[in-house]
Amino acid sequence: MNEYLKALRALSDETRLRILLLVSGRELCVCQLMAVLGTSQPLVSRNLNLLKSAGFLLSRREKKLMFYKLHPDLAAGGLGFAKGVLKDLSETERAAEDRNCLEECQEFQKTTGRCDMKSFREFIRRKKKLPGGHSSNMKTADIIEGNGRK
Amino acid sequence: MNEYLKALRALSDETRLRILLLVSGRELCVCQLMAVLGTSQPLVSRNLNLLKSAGFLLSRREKKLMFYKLHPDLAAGGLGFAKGVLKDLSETERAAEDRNCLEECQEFQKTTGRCDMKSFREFIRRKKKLPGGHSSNMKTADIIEGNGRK
DNA sequence: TTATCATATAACCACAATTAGATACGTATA
DNA sequence: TATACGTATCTAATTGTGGTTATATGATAA
Repeated sequence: MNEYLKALRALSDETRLRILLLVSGRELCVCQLMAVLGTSQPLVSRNLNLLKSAGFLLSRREKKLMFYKLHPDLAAGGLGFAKGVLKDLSETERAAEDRNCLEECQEFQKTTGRCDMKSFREFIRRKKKLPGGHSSNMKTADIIEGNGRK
Repeated sequence: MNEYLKALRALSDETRLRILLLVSGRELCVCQLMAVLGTSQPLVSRNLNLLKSAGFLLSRREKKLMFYKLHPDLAAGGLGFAKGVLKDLSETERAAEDRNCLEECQEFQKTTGRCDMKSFREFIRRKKKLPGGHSSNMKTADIIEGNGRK
C-alpha cells in the first residue's frame, strides 16, 4: 500500500503531471522540460527525481545532458492505473499548450542547433513578449529571430 | 485538470483510501468507520467530506446516522481510473485487516443491536487487549462478552 | 589542470494539509 | 421544551510540500 501511496502522491501535483504528459512517447532532457514548464531548474530536477523514485520514469545520461522518459511498462510496477490518468489529462487545454510549446522549442533547437538552458530561456522570454500570448498564427522562425547571435 | 488534481489529491492519503475500500460495495455510517479506522471522529468526518467533494462518495441521512457509500458511477465523473486503484489496493494486507475488523464490528452490531460510537470504541478496546493481535482463531462472540451490560 | 555548463542537492521560506480537541448543529426522545 | 447523541465544523498546533536561491557534483573541453 505504501508504494501505491507514493505513486498517488507523486501524481497529485500539476507540475509533475505536466512532466509525465510531456515525456509520454518521447524522451526529453531537463533543459527542454524547464523551458516548457517555465519553472526553475532545481524544481524540475526534484520533481523528476520524485517521479523516478515512484517508478514512473527512466533516465539516461548522454554527454552532459540527462534524458528522461516515461517508464515503458508502467503496469509491471503496479502503476497501470496511471495510463488512464495520463490519457484523460492529455486532452486538457494545459496539455495541449505544453505540447505546442514543446514543439516550438524543438523547432528552435533544430534550427539553431542549441540545447542549453540559456538559449531556451531566451527563446521563451521572446515568445512571451509576443502579442496574443500563445497564438499559433505566428511562425516559430519569427520568434527565433536572433538566430545564431550570442 | 483541476478536478482531476483534486481527485488525485483526495486519493493520496492512507486514511481516505481505507475509507474508500471500506465503503466499496456497502454503505457505512460514520461510527462504523471510526471504529474500524481507529481514528478520531472529526478526522473521519473531514476525510469523508473531502472524498465526497471530490466526487467519490454519496451520503444519506437516516435518523441520527449519516451513511456513506462509494459513488455508483465513478466513470461518469471522470474518476474511472480510481476503480483500478481500489481493485489493486483491495488485495493489500491492510485492506484485508480492515475488512475483517469491519465484519467483527458488524457482528457485534447484529448481536447487541448497538450502533453508536461509545459501544464501538469499547468493542475495539477489548479486541486490542486480546492476545495475538488480529488472530482469526478467536470468535467475535468472545470479544463481545460484556454484551448488553451497562 | 582549469573552466564551463547541465544537472543534482542543500538550505530555507511561505503556505497548505493533517490532526486532535473543543464546540456547534441537527435529529431524536423523554 | 430539555436532554442526549451522532455528526459537522471551528481552532490551534504540528507537520509536510512546492517553490526559489545558493551551492555541489559530474561531465566535457581547452
